[in-house]
Amino acid sequence: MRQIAEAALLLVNRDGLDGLTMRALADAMDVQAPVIYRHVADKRQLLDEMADAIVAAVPLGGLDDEDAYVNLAEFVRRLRRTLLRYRDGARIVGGSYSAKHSTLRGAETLMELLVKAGLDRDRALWAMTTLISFILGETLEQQGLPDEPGEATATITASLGEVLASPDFRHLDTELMARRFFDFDGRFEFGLAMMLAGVREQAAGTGREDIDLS
Amino acid sequence: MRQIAEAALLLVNRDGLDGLTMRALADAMDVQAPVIYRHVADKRQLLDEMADAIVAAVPLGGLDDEDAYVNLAEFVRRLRRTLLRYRDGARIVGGSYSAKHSTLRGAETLMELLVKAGLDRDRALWAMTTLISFILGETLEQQGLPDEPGEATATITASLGEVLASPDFRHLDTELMARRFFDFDGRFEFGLAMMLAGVREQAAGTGREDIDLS
DNA sequence: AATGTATTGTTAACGCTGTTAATATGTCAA
DNA sequence: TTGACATATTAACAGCGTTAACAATACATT
Repeated sequence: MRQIAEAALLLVNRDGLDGLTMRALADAMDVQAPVIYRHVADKRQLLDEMADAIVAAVPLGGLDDEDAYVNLAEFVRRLRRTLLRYRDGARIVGGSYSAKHSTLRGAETLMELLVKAGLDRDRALWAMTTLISFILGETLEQQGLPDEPGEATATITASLGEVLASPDFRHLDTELMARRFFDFDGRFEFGLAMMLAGVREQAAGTGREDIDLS
Repeated sequence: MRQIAEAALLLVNRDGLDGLTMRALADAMDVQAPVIYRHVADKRQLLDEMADAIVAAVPLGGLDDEDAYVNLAEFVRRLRRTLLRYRDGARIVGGSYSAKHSTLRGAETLMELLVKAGLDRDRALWAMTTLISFILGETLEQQGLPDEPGEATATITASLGEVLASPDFRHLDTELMARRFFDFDGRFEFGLAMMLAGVREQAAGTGREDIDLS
């Protein structure tokens, strides 16, 4: 089962998620397609296993800085980096609604970091879903683009230009889009800073006193 | 073209996005499948048009409160509510990478609200993508659940229970999940508050150069 | 060593999908 | 009436996930 998921992830890394068909996977494993159904109920289950395998690859070590927010930010970055290392990783993980072991272990770690950052468990759970929506959304958009970023920048901003040329658009223009929209690392760090500000505010509302609010 | 997209949205509201096939759509329009290809290049283009039609349904009026953050929050809520009104709305909008007119008009509005909230355009763009990732992610998860929420709560938390029973999980348990995870309105308002805190911090920091993201 | 059982493989096929080619039908201008 | 053009239809293709029916292999027990 896990071997099949690993083989599937390899295939996806080569051909993309749309290239993952049961027949292609069987081919890559030097076997006929129906054999897969001996170990996997259906494709959904296979994708769920792949999703959990990806999340299992997020490193959990370290994260013991004295500043809880440093650890929190580090873990969020690790999750993103892991998703980015797998082609279509965000689509695979985001498309899975099963909660297997590694996924829950990751969630537990994130909860722990949020509690250490000053949230009670109720708030930590909601902060977690907010963070995960953010991480998945940003990674999804980044991975949805063609392989070479330069190409995407050119094509997309060109087609945008026709619409944005209208004087109705006073805050959006192609120059801004080309310069900032495709800077995914920048976008992510900015969004992360926003989320951490939100966590800090919620932590302050909880009534802890060891958080510097200056 | 737009009529076809409207018919497709009606069909999706009845049968879900997975029930949207070219043949089923043709049936609903009392016509044979190939006719659709006279007006639409392929299914991707149809989905793009549907996505834009959904975003076009977001009301833009009002939003003139004296407090910029009230308007910002109101617009974000309207976007969510509109996505929720269409079955699988988040999947349709999130899966579309074309930027048609209504989508850009919505983005322009959001940019304007963020600038009024105190961000420069560079930061407003990144705050916008962060907000949209959050909205789409939360709505996607909500709409991905079965129709009757009670059923989902029971089934999912039950299967979670087996794993979460382990003493390794000190911050997650089924009681917490059942009580908070499926409260999507609560989740959204909490996340929104987090995001607004982030916007406020960024607005206060505008003009400063010492924002350390590392 | 021989036999029975469970596992792992194969081939063929079903119903469904998006999409295209070839062809017919209808609508309106000259 | 005749032509031209848009719109409809039927038939079919390749590919998808999946299942049924059957063959080969591995392995524990007698």
